Amino acid sequence: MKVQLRVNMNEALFLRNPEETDLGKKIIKYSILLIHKNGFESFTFKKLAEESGTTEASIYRYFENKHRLLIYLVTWYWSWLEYQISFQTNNMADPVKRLRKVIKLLTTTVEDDDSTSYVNESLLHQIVISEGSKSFLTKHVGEDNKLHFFKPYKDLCAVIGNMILACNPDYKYPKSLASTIVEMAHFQNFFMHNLPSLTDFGLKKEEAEIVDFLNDLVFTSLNKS
Amino acid sequence: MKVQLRVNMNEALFLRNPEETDLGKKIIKYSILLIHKNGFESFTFKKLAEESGTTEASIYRYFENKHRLLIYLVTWYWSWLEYQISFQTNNMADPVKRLRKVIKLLTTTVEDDDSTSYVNESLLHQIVISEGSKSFLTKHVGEDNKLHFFKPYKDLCAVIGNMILACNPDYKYPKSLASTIVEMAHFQNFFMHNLPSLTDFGLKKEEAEIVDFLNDLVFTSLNKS
DNA sequence: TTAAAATGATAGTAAAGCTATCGTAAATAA
DNA sequence: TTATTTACGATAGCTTTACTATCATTTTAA
Repeated sequence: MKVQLRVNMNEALFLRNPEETDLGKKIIKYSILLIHKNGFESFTFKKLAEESGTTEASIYRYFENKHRLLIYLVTWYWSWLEYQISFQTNNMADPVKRLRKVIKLLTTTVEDDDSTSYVNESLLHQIVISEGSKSFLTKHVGEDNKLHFFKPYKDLCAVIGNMILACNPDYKYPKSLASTIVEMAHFQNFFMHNLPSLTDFGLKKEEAEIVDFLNDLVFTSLNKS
Repeated sequence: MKVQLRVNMNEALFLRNPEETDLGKKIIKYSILLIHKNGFESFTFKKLAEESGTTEASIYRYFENKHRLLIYLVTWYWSWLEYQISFQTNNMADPVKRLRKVIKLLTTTVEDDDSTSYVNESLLHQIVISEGSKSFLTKHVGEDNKLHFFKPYKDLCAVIGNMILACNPDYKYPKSLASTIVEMAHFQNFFMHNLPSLTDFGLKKEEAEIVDFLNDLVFTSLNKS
């Protein structure tokens, strides 16, 4: 059985839906490759056009600017991850086990998923680590938020926040702890690889250590009487 | 008694030391005002030149590019904050009280400090919240790190990591917890003001609540038997 | 006071970040 | 089928950004 996974994206993010055309899928595919390779700062629509065998003008027919495209990629990832979480924690009765699973999914390198042909989730995961924060750390975060660009991120955090409450209904900061887990799953990964003295994982550089740290952080907070 | 505070900056960050000339101080002063007002993305040396009554060319004599200037500002802040911490926790015997003080200093809005005339610490604090991560979230973080640009940040985290060990010598993740505290002091602040559903502080929007959250997070982790 | 250093004034270049137009091919509707 | 949208490619052009270079003038230091 082959199932095709399709992520429902906010229509305000694009001018023309990239999922619906070959060119659109190429734009997504090569934007992931290019941003992963050279970083978001040096990424331009001109380079993307060359790489994907089209013209700058054509890309502007899909996305207003490169920042919108970044938000598109990042929120695609959050939506996809929330789906992965709901799929993989389905039928898990124990809320603690569910939360442990979530921490592992957030932290661990994802394998490329064949059910989404033009998106390389593994590269996208690394992009979200390095560039994800830039999607909201702007002066126009308020307007972008009004357009609901960050809904997938907020939804994911809300899901995690509810799992936290399922573990301990009396815990006072479920939302803040949820966003802390998500951000730290990525920041500790970035630090481990680039500024290792900011972590305790400089020697082995294994994601499993980040998982241990986050598990310790979260469950000591939730288990106190 | 009036003391002038001077932060020792990494010489590789600038071409000409901005602390040593009137123009240099103006560049720092107005770059803080401009970045705070319009954000780092729309900040240019041309606008800065107009604002500070000089020319683009003159600013390029001080800083290679705007990213170096951002790192200058952010690391200046980290150095200043580490000094504030050492000053304000001096003579505190109880390591728990010291760490609480640090969390408060990290999280709470700073007042403008008269002993550094051309730097508005309060505005700079907000810049570090919104733009600070961009100083290292780049493709050239490795080279920048080799030039020791992030030493003040690492030093600060190391100090906090040692305070964590002073509270509990057996705690396994002092460095990661330190960087988590620092990052979350800022991210929870940004979220509270811009994406409040990611926090538990959306109603009152008070920094004191972030302090409570971080204290809870840190000290339950450190107090477990 | 004289030389050196810092700044201002001005010019210029390549690239980034767009917008506009036109022709054609392919998809779609009448 | 024919007519007509629609999508895309090709090309041009415009403003801003991110620099570099040159030379005159002012300030500072020896």
